[in-house]
Amino acid sequence: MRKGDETRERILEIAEMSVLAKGFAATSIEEIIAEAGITKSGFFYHFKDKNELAHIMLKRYVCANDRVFDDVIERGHQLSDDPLQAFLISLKLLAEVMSDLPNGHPGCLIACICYQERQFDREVLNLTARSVEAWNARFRAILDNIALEHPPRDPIDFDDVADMLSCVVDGSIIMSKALNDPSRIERQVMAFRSFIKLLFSSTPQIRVPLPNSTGVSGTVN
Amino acid sequence: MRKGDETRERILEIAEMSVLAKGFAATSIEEIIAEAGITKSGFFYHFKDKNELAHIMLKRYVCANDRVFDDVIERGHQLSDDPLQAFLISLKLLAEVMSDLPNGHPGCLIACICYQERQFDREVLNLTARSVEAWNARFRAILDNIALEHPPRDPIDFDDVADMLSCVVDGSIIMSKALNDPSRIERQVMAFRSFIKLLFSSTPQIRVPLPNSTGVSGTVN
DNA sequence: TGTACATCAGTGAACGCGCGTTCACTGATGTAC
DNA sequence: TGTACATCAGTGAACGCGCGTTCACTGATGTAC
Repeated sequence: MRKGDETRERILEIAEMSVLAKGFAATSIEEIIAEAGITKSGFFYHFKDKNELAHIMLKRYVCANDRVFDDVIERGHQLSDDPLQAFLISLKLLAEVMSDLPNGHPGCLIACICYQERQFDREVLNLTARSVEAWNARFRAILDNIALEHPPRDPIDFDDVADMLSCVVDGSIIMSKALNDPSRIERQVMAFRSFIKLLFSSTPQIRVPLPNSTGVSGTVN
Repeated sequence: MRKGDETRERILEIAEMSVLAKGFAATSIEEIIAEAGITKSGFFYHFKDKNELAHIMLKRYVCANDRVFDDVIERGHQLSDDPLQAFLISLKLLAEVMSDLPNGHPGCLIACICYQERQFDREVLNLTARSVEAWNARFRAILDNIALEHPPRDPIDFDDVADMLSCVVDGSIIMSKALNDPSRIERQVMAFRSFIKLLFSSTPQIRVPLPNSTGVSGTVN
């Protein structure tokens, strides 16, 4: 890693935090460089304009987010061969990831951009759309897989169930910000998990083992 | 209604649309007055500064939103004496309200403010928090009422189920914006309705009558 | 009914500040021969 | 090993534009007597 890459990464991190807290227009370059400890020209050495900052910031965010989802889903599969159990474990892990953030969840950049869409060009808006579609498709595939072994108890469209995970996460991030209570996100992910349990579990009140009882807990990495 | 009230209302409406589409900082007074057809001084006759515009805009939004929820809940109760049936009807009506908006849902001002919190003063942030709390408490009361007659099939905390409605609505508004597909909101409200059905219905696969079969349909006002 | 005054709903011009962007320049490090 | 040149990672000063805000003023309507 070159010296410039480190500065660039610092700018992107500061910018993301600021955009999530104040919005894109209210995030001034002046403020970013003050926190990054460089001059304004230093900023324009790394990014040709504010728009390019938005592009690169978003790509970076989508990658990081994909890694989080990849990680919890993969760990779910490592801990159970049953697709339903694996997904329930993944959701529990996702809830833990959300609650482990020290200062609460900083926010979803996709959601943030959607509420300021008129400020961004088509390339940025396309990237947000494609990233949401990719997540939805991935969750949908997991549900299809579960249904092969566990017939659903309600004729609901799986596309809607898949969408619901993103909706619950994005919505609970907003609620956690509105009420200044980070725990709402974790609890909502667990509520969605209850929905999945109810939808696919074959007997009423079945005891689905929690990850805790399989050796997975909050202390696991 | 005085002449000034009409202008004031027009300013607020234009401002709300603009804030939901571009964010607060990117919404210039210049642009608002151009659309409203008055001069800048005319704006400052109605609002002492941009901050006061935010306050009044938010109060107006919260009132309008409360009326929508009041309305669907009341109409649900008019159509069934059973609290579960009444709530399922209300959710169906809410889904219809969401899908009847001509240009898609313009967005939730609470969510919008949460993603630009650093731009607003404590009074605005307190109002957003109190309004979210009020909605959650109201849904929670409905669930308690349902549980008196329909024991839940999962020991999930009702606070979380109540929160989930707002989360699903806010999250699906974001998704509808990201994918430019207004129907996502309606479908997510109906997915939440499936969750409520699964949670409280006593026999598996019970046929809960849709509002359609009680004479309520998309053509009803 | 007329007159005086007050309030309403704005207009028009000017202000200063901060913002994004540009441009010429620079010291440190890397590479070719 | 020394020298020349190129690239990297910035600095510093200046720019003009748009924004929120202020201020003195105004025509129309309402109200008191």
